[in-house]
Amino acid sequence: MTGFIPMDETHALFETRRQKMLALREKGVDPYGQRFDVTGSIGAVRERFAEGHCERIAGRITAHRDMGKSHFLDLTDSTGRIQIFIHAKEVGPEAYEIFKLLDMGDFLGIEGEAFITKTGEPTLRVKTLNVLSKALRPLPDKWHGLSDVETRYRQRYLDLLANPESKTVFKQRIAIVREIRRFLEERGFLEVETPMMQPIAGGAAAAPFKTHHNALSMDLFLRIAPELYLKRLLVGGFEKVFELNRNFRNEGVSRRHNPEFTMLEVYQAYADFQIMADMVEEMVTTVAEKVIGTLKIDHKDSEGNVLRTIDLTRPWRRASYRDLIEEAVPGWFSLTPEQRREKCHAMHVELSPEMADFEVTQHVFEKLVEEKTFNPCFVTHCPKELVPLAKQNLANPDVVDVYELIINGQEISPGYSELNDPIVQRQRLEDQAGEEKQNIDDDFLTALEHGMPPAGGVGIGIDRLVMMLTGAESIRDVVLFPHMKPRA
RNA sequence: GGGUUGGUAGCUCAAUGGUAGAGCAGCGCCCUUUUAAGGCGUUGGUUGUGGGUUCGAGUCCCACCCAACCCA
Repeated sequence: MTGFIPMDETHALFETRRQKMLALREKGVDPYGQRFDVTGSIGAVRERFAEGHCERIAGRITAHRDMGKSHFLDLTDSTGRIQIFIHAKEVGPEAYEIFKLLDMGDFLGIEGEAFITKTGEPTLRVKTLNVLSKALRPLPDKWHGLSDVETRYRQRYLDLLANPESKTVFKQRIAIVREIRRFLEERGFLEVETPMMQPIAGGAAAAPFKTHHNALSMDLFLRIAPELYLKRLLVGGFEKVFELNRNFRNEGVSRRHNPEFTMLEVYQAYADFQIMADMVEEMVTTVAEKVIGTLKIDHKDSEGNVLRTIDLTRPWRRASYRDLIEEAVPGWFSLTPEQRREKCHAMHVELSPEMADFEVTQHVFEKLVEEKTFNPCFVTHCPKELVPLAKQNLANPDVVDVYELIINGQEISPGYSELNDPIVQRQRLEDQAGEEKQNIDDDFLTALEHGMPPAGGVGIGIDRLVMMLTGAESIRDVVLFPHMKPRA
């Protein structure tokens, strides 16, 4: 079912709980309580469990086993679950009346004495109980959980409560981001913050979101990349900088695209794309080992069968764009543009008629190389038309000194020897802009004209990196609150 | 944008065109050591929305909404 239209407030399940909430108030109990000082987290209490000790814990009621006058409940917090035992005679009639107004999902703080039940379960015998929060809506089924993907995305909090593996992925994402920051900071990179609202959305080719600044009476764009500002910092004397934050692109959503996504960009003065490739290789393997604990990442289907295992073991393959295409389609570069179109037809690679020849080649690359490359591969020396912000190769001016890192059939990270010639840069941006000259960031070009050191730069799409490392098949499984159309 | 599949109770799922059901949750009762506790009973539905075909539609047809997957 859709699961999203929430039950309305007259629904019996809601009304029953609301009445209990009101009954608590009538007894002088605030159903939305205050600070509750615990002696430890539930995990810690379990860890040091000793019969006879008194503990104060807080958490959600996640199970209730009713034995008549005695009750066993599970209390759960972020560190674990513990059983508590409530007996009518031991807590007294007043507390027992309050207890009867509780439901699964309510937050409870209790003080109790540790003991072990017959069945060997560490348990706290409740002495006093405090209502911390009354849940007016039921939580997902304790046994079947929450499987409806639409509800999992729209009401992520329910997914996090019901599906521990979902929570694990997000904790891994957090750890990945943390380890990336640590890795860069240990190497002397400074994390900077540059504008998310830009007068001209530069640094990539993508449709921007538009907004408006009232006081300044000007349109602004949410950034599609931080690149042009980070390069201004290279001009300004910052030599090793990075930014790890959100970009916005006003394009479709798909398994691999969310309109806002997290990007890492790193720039290092006096370096080149090869140095940056080395760094990315070291960074990703370091993060994988620390967070995932292995360099062999299993990707599974919905039934849990391993579809493929991505092997991150170093050294990663490096091969030129040209060589990889020749590998996939021998003789490709000796064909005429017409022959290439025919070849595509024969190979069932669909083309649109308006594609330029370099785009036909790029399409072949995407279909026959990128989508079939699962273990890491640095694709180097791409055609210059594809990359307007990188240095041309000294030996072959038709290609640029860049890599494109492919893992899991997706672009994970581009790396450049950054173009620092302001005259060439202006020309390349003008060629790319075509008629739309107003999209050229003159302030950036002015900055370049003051001198930018040669530099290596990389971008890493964090969402796709997390997908690759956690085995997620959809970006929505690694973004806490993915964009969805409103239900109503 | 196109194609395919799906949307039934709070959750997880059933239901040849012929009375909309089960388990869990809820509610009531029994039970003082349970572990998805158990037993007995019971409430709960505009079957995504709107039309149509039919004696009769959850089921067939059309349009729309939302989602997943594939394609562009």
